[in-house]
Amino acid sequence: MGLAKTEIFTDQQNEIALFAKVFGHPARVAILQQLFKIDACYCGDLVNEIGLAQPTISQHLKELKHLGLIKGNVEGTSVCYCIHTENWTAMKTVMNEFLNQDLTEKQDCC
Amino acid sequence: MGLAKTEIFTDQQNEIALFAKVFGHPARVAILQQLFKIDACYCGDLVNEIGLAQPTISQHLKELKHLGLIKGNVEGTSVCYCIHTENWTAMKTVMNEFLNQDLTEKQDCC
DNA sequence: TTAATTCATTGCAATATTACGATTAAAAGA
DNA sequence: TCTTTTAATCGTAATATTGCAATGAATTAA
Repeated sequence: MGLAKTEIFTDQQNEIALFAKVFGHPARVAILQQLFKIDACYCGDLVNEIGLAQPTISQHLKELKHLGLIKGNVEGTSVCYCIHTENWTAMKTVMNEFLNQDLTEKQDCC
Repeated sequence: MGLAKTEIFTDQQNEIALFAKVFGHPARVAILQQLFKIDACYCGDLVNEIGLAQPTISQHLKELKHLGLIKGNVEGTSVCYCIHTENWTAMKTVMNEFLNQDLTEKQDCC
């Protein structure tokens, strides 16, 4: 089907999955790392830095922007991207809660 | 293409993406949460709990196992699954390093 | 105005993912 | 042995993702 049955899961589970999904491609990981490293970054810089075609980078940027993790600011013919710090922090809270779950019992069935 | 160009990224970037990808589906999130909640869990229990068909759950379990995040132990005709705590901890280190990046400068281009 | 620059969008081909019915494999129970 | 139970695997349909060439839109430079 290729289509996740999101309606049978909780909002929290779907939210975790959506955030994780956007990190599930190395190009988007690389873009984010670059935005953290450089305080602001033009689209063209990312194309040069990462080595994928411009439309491909543009598409990845669109997905990151759609989730609110980055912001883009038009400056003439260029677009300057940066991390959306408030939303990044909110995302971290959600993901940390999931990643830092504790085992209720010191299980080891295996 | 549907195929990521992993060769142009660092091992670290690819590793982050692989972990994130497996969390990028709510069924796998739900499975992991259940395994944390219950100290051990049979495949059939997960099928009942989550509400996807048995082959679908089995497929998701396979992906989680392939990344080493869970272990499975055959007990008669059943299979008992649990979190692979050591590998989970190692994964957390990798993901936390990515999620907890700090901005080098108090950027705000936007 | 015209040309150049920068980036978004469109359209498409190749591949991956999701879901599940049908089947198989292995063990337990009758 | 035969049947039941449990879960993995196979096969396949529907959909999503990735990547890029071609194009378009907006701004700046000449």
